[in-house]
Amino acid sequence: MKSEPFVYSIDDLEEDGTTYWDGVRNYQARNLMRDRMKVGDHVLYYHSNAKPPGVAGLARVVKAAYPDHTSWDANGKYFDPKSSPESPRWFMVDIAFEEKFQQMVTLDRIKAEPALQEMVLLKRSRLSVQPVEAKEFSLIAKIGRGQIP
DNA sequence: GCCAACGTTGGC
DNA sequence: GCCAACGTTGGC
Repeated sequence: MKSEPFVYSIDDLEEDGTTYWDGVRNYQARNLMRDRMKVGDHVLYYHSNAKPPGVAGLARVVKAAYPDHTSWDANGKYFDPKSSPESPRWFMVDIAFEEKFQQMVTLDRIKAEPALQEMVLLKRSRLSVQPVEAKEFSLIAKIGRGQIP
């Protein structure tokens, strides 16, 4: 899951403990949250639009998809007039802080790693919620923990 | 700040 | 259903 750290960083998540992942307004990303994410799933927390961009730590899903109420707040920036409580168009999940990496796994590092070339991050870079293979996940976690240089 | 790569919208 | 115009994302 991607977030701009100046909007909501891994440190913000650590401070809050849990948060709801509002504002996703892309159908592919919505479908992933709604159809694929289950309670207990682990999440790579990616800082986009950062210097440098990269995976900053880990989170986990603590509540499965439910309607994103910010979509029907007419005064909010995530308002969508086509979404309503009766017929919600957008969904969110709740995630909890799990771990901040010793060292951020930068986008450059991921690009340089042969085993990570197939990551959706490198193929469809603008999707804000992406599926990650178990092998990709564990390798990035090891690099982030400093277990692999 | 630029701009490439996409995703969405809406006229036809 | 096509596609041009427009908006957004996010690395650089």
